[in-house]
Amino acid sequence: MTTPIKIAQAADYVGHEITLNGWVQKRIDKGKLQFISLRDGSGTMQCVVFKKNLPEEQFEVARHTTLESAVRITGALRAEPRAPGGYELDVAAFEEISRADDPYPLAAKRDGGEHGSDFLLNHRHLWLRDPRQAAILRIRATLENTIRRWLDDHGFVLVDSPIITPAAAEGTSNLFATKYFDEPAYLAQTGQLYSEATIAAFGRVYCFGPTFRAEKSDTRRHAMEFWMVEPEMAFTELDENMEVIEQFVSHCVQTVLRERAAELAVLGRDVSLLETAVAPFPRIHYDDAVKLLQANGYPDFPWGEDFGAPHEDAISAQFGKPVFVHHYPRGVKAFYMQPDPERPDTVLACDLIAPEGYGEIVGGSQRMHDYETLANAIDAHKLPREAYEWYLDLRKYGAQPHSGFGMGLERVVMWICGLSHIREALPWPRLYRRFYP
RNA sequence: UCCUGCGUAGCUCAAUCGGCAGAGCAACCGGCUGUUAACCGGUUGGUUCCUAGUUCGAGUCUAGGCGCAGGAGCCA
Repeated sequence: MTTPIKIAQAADYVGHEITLNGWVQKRIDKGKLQFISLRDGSGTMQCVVFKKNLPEEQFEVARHTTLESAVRITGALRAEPRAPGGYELDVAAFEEISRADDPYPLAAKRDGGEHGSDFLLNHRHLWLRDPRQAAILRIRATLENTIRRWLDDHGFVLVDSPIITPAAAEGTSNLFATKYFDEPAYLAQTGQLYSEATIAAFGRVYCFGPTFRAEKSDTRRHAMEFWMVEPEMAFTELDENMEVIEQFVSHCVQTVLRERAAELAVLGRDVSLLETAVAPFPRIHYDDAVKLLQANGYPDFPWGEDFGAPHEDAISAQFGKPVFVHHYPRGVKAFYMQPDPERPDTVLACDLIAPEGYGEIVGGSQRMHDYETLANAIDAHKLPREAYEWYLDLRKYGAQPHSGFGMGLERVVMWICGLSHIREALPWPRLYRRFYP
């Protein structure tokens, strides 16, 4: 045995004897010849086991090894055009480190069809080994890294916001309740209000972490625990907010396209549908969005209502790239959004709707910065004033027009990967009535 | 919470009018020195989601429950 290497480094070892540690992903038994596909996390290697090339008892172990057994294989590496990936290991020694029970629960495929989603989710701890799932999670990791790099490079400071919070931004019915010793507490559904405080220290900040919503939303677009990145910018109004959003989103998508082409190919994603996601994005006023809906299948859609999933799809279908809808009616948006002084029935808000029916991926707005306006809004929404004292306090000490937005990580992963359900966009999805394993 | 559909082998699904419980895949045994959705032969594998009812007889029909899926609603 030699020092183990990673499969991804194989090209540097052609002609040498190497050792690989990994898991048996596939085995084909041809009698005196065994093909074993070994997965080690960095790649897969076809290993060829000829009966005459290793001790009899090791050949028998190899011939009867089970799917997903952890094994150590030593042999000579050579280029082989017949092998997937172009390299192949001629096995000289085979050691079973841990034999996997059989049958492996996720082994059945091919003519029998795929597994159902219920079965797969109950075996999420094993399903994650699937090359398709691994590709999605690599794309997710690259996206998270790209998000941080872009914001860090554009003057944003990462300021982590708390997960345990004393009060709700929007009442408590859709929050997960817990205890902070003897006091009631809630899991955060946003870090935005805290970021509004720290912009006075840094000018531009962002938080990026898990958020929690106890909504009984049983749809393919909703998870109870999901990750959101929320940038916030001082001295920034709605138009500049949209400019930042479109630059940010374009960069994220194009970077993942460039850095994760292999994974997107594994997923069979049509990347031409993503290459068009380059700034600027079209912007339509809510008034015009309503007219657009009325002319495209929803003649009775009334001004003043929020869009449901079918309406978002109808709007995005008119554009080949993400589209902004801005100036929503005041009644459908959050209490802290700044009304448009020229159209007080609307707020300075913008949603970014992804193409292909992936729905809202970004929600942003300019925030109220006037003390009286905000205090009245809190009262009008019947929110407990005492819970927002610190938030109102910000309007006493150097208030200024400021804006920010939140981007749902999983929605973007779904869009980039072309997923039909959010359950594949998280490693451990927490869905309505499902949080195992 | 509502609407629709589904629940049969480890997995994906069949089972005609209410009449012997089936297939493919997986697993196991055997064969094969170029497979990569291998192939060929054989074997194993069942609380038909649960409870009650109708019937000579229920996977199939009825009622209730449980679970899952898709859609809607909810949703910064």
